[in-house]
Amino acid sequence: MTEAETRSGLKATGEGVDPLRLDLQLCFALYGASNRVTRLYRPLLEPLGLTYPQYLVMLALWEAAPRSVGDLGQALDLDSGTLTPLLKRMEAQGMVHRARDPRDERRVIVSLTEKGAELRGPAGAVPGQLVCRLGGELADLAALRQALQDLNRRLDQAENTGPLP
Amino acid sequence: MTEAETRSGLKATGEGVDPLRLDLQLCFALYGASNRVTRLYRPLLEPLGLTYPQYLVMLALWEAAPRSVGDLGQALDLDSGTLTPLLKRMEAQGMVHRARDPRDERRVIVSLTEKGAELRGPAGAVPGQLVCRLGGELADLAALRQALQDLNRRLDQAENTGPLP
DNA sequence: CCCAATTAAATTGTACACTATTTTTTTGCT
DNA sequence: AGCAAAAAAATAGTGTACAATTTAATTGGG
Repeated sequence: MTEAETRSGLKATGEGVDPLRLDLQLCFALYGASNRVTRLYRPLLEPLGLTYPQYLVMLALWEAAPRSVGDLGQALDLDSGTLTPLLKRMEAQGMVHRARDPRDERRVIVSLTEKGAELRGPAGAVPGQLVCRLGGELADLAALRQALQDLNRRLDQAENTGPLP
Repeated sequence: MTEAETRSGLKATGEGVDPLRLDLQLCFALYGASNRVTRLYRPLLEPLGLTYPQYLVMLALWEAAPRSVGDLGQALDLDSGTLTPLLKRMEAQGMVHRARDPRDERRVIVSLTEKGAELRGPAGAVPGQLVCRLGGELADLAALRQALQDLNRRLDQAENTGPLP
């Protein structure tokens, strides 16, 4: 019997653990971790003029630019309803440029401005600063990342499988 | 040398792995997992008339109610700026009731309505439905949850430690 | 007892996320 | 060629998150 089961006393009575307990929900641990990490990044990104989702867009663009809105959406798992206004704000800040693809006028190509490209230098220090504040073993963090990437693969499958019975 | 290092070719040249690679970011894996899980819950919670954050509020209230807005905020790691409008919407849906504490008029006490309390029955099936769609070993999911809870504890410390050098 | 400091929610304003719909362009098929 | 279907962004509308400020109530020291 686990500590949680001892506290709830449910297993002892044969009813099993309450499936709705907040501290047993993987989803809640994920939700809280994501919110906390975003909060922790905020003060590090503010000097760069980026929000956390904007920082992710920049990571994607520093790896490959120019690229289309749809391509960015696939890389970041975000749709145009999220990306379009976000990219407009980034364009207003002078980080990126947006233009229709002359080869296919449906597409919008996002490219880095000089300012956006130059931001890569100072941004290189951000991951280190975060790990420094977080502490702990690098190997543990890498293992957790791997486990989450595996989960993401399964979540993508579940999303496309649709409702079973 | 890892596969990623082979692809980037950076370690071979003595520069180390690019710290800004999107697929090496723990934060991005977390962000994506949280978004995906919320999307997966949506169709399961819609028949109950709940959004995902509202479902978390209900989990907290089914464990202990009535309780104050601040107490809910501590349990869920959310502030009044998020909770106040969310609770107002839930009150409009007839799920909860809000009232000033007569003992301390600064506080607002949130309690379950009959409708809200009765929702616990059908909600009991939700975690099982989700795990069913997700597949995989229960023990693996529990281990991941534990790792995330450990991370959350470290993130809470980092948040309160403030900026080191 | 009184008032400055503290505490608890609410409010204000900005920025995501996502569903559903719309607009524009391109493809494919006949 | 001509047009229906598909594809890609943009738009519209709802619901979070959060920092910063405001409002109202309580506390504690002098």
